[in-house]
Amino acid sequence: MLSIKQSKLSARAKVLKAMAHPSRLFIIEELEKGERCVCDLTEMIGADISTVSKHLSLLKQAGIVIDEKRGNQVFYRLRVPCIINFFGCVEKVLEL
Amino acid sequence: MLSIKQSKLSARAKVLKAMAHPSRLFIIEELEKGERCVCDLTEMIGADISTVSKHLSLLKQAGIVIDEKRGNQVFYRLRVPCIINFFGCVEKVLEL
DNA sequence: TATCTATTTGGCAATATAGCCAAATAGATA
DNA sequence: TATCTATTTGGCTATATTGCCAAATAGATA
Repeated sequence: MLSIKQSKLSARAKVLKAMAHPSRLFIIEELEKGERCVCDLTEMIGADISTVSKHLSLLKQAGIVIDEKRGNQVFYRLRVPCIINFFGCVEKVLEL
Repeated sequence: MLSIKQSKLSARAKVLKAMAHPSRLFIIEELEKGERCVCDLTEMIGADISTVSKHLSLLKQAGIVIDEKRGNQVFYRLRVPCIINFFGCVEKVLEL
């Protein structure tokens, strides 16, 4: 009852928390266009590769992205492709 | 160019961050039904009233809610009423 | 005015997050 | 095999967040 509601809210909060960082939002937007390797994302973001790797593993942990190793590169892509609609409401908050 | 993109991402991240907490998601869901005073929300959440008040001021700061004082109570309501749709995508992340 | 209720604010301790460097791991290639 | 590239992990420090208590503020009422 209350605890079911509570755990649902916690689960949602975790997803939002995982998204709530500029670099991670950038990654999500970039992955909307298609899969990207860590090195490409790192170059675009301009942070240390270890930092980007940790952002990616956090997104993976949250169920937002999945990874696939090919050769010595790891490619990430979105696990759920509905992020574009997702931001209509966030934008409304920012516009008013 | 890059900095415009960057500041847009930061703005979005702030909104998401403000939402990314179970109690604050509960508040948002509750306010979808209509305005609520701090004392009612506090009772429903079961935390200290100062804690709830801080959650509310954080949501206000983020532009998600607005407040109105009437008598000695303060009523909060959503500033943007599109939160219901907002979670379709989050749910997808959680379902798969 | 004194006091009661509702709310906010300040301050603190515990915990979580961010980002860097260095080291470890893994696949590719000389 | 030795080495190069790509990535992850461990560890550290700085900073941010959370939630409580106590105190301050403000309106309502005795």
